[in-house]
Amino acid sequence: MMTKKKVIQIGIVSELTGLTERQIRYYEDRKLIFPDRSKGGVRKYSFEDIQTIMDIHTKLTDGFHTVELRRMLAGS
Amino acid sequence: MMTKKKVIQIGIVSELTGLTERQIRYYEDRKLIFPDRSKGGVRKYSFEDIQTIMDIHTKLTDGFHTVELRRMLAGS
DNA sequence: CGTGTAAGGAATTCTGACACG
DNA sequence: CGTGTAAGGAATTCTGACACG
Repeated sequence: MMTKKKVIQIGIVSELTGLTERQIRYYEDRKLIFPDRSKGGVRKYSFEDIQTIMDIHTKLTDGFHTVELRRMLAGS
Repeated sequence: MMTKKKVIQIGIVSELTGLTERQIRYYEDRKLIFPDRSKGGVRKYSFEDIQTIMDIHTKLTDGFHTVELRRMLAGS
């Protein structure tokens, strides 16, 4: 469904989540999110990705590390 | 709801609708769609806008003019 | 009228790196 | 480890205009 369509760029994801672009890109580096890319290389996120990003940040605030989150996300 | 969140840029709207950016901007010029703008002036569309844009193009193909479409859209 | 295009500038995003702790 | 930042380049978007019919 539509919530999985990756059509939102990082600037808006940053606004919607309140996180910095740096944080969002880092979560991808840690294999926690997988945005699409335009032909030019620009990242495209879905509303579902945005939800995941917010969950990730919450978990990090709770003290978890990205490696642990990767396992948690795998089992959902 | 989410379908009204204006978070999609014109390039993606163009891909999703198959229309050119020129056409999409023209529909705005004709007061048929009302995208938001980023601080820098970049247009942001919602999924609802995308649907409207496709409807507009269909109507234009059917022979209607933008002025008539403005009235039609007003009554919906 | 609705759309194509070339033009120049501005906003946005990208990567790799150094920094901190 | 997770995040901030300055750096330079590349991709994307913007506006106003000329063109066609």
